[in-house]
Amino acid sequence: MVRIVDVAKLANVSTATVSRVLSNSGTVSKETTEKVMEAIEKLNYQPNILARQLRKLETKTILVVVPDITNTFFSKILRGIEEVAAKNGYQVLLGDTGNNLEREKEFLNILRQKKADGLILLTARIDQNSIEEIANEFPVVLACEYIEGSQIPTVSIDNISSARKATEHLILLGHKRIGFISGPLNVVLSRDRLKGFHQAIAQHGIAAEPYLIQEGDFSYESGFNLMMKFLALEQPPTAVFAANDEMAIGAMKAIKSKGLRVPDDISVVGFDDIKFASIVEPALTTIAQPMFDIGMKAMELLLKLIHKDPLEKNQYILEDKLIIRDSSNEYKKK
Amino acid sequence: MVRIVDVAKLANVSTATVSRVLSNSGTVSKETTEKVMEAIEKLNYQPNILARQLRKLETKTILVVVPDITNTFFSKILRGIEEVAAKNGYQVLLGDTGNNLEREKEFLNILRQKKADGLILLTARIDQNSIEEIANEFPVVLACEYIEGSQIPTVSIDNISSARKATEHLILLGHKRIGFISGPLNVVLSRDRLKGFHQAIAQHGIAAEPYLIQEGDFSYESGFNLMMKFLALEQPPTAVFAANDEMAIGAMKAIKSKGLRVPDDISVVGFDDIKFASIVEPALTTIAQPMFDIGMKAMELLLKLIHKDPLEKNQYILEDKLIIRDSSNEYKKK
DNA sequence: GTTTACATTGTAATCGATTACATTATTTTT
DNA sequence: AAAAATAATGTAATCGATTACAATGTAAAC
Repeated sequence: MVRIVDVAKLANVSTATVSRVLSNSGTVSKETTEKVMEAIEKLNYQPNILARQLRKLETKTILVVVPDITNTFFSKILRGIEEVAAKNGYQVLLGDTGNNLEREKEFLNILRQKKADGLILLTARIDQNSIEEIANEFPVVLACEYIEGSQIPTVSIDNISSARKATEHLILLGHKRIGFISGPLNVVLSRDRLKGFHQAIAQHGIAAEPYLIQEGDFSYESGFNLMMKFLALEQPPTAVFAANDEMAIGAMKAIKSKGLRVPDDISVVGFDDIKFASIVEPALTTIAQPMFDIGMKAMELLLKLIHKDPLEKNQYILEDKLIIRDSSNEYKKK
Repeated sequence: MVRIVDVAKLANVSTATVSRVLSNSGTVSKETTEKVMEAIEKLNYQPNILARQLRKLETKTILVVVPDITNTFFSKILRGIEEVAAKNGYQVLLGDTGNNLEREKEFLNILRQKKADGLILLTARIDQNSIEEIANEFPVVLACEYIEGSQIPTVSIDNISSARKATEHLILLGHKRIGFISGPLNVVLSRDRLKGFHQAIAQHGIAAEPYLIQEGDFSYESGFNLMMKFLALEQPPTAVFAANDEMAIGAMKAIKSKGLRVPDDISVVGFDDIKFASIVEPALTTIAQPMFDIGMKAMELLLKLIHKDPLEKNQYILEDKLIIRDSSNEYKKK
């Protein structure tokens, strides 16, 4: 392990001068700089980052807490985060909770122990107090989820208007009996999507039948099972809006397993536009979220927090988009 | 920021005693331990990990270099890695290369600068010298890919026999004209899957027609495009084996877009058993890799390397499995 | 030539936790 | 009671890079 003191000896200068050369301080003569650079190259010197981190009290590392790394929705956001992080000399510590609340809480200690300079939360399922507390002390950005009434910088889409838009799409296709498969209702974005659904049907004078609203857990399996439940009704819905694509794909599978056709018998709309939304058959109508952009924006905001630059605002709402594919079609009276 | 010196003052002991209490050294009296724990709790003390890392020259962090975090094959392996890491008090630094060789090389500096204690490579596409060099100096484990002739600890499946098995499955279904869509041939596992394909057809006295072997890039799009190419032949293959599921799904899409049926007109077999393999229609026949187990094993090996424990061997070949679903069927003469 | 201003470099402290070795306290053995 | 052994705790060095302030060198102004 070559240390800075070895370089200084070879170059016949002090360690401070070597450090100044490395940091381009602008206070070292050209001649001395060249001498030092030669020594660095000759010894193949790499600074010990641990020492630098302690001296500067800065790690150039950020923590990203993710509920499920195998869900491509989150991994695409992570890709956006990584892009901006790498451009700014930062590394990303992965905090994959596997939807485990205890693990989520433990990850917060990484900040308290100074092992990361900031945090991006892609999940905010632990109690609000814990999050607000950590955000009061450390740079924290929320992506996708948000906390009501909080000042924590947040990047997301407007889940209410998105869900309203998706539901209106079905209503404009003539559907009057629309089922909604929500995400877990302890998650604020699930509640927003439900709210958007309610708004749309209320605006069009459609009654909200409680049995046409079921709570899923964002998984393919819950979509399948809840669609089976809808199909067991005397009058199944003629269209279904699911709060994410995996559940929508599960719903389509259930419909087809009953010998019914999508969209001819039942239209289906999802949310997120994951990769397989366009591959499944029929291709899924869905709300597209700009995942990569969400990740990038979140990292940009976090860098500002870390550097104590002022933020123009706390809430960044990016544009979503209704992508109409083959899974939704006009209601046909039978 | 509460420091250890503050705790020591409050507890009226030295900082060494506080440190011993924290590390359960077994050399502190019960009475003193309690006094110290009270002070720690009262001050809500959290050790500064940066100082500990420098003193101990250890980060309890490992780097995982991944070619594409949005591919669920890799994110599942990462899940297995994270599981074992967390259990052993380690954190995972994400090295997502986005298939960029330059970025892959840059990530290796993280080891040289001591920012991580070891490395798991899920991609070995940069030159062999760089990898061997880093593995000579630092704990490195390869997962999925391997380097011919190298002693670097490796976890994977036997890609040759897996591919032979998949190809034999099609042969036993009566197919004589089998197309193969390989991965990028600069990647050793792609060459192995090609080798397995060759072995199977040779063993059954089937000629290897060059135009029935095409090189893809593991993406859905390349699967689609190369299947279109096969379909443009005077005599298209009656079955296709693709070197991963995404390409197989693309191939199925191409077949269907031409008004042909899977498997009635053309059988398709994939590789990996990603989540959507069982969801697409028809459900894909594929080789299942134990991704989670690969990740876990890789991390277990890396921990042994880090702790300088002896390894029983360098090569760990885990079991794969042929999963027969609906995309492959008997050849029907026309 | 002397003084002042600026550029360049060096010295030693700093960061906060850990631990080798020394010192002190307590227990056991003779 | 004294000596030996063991337990418990403290002091100060260590880890390796950075940087505040001091010291030295050089150029410009008088």
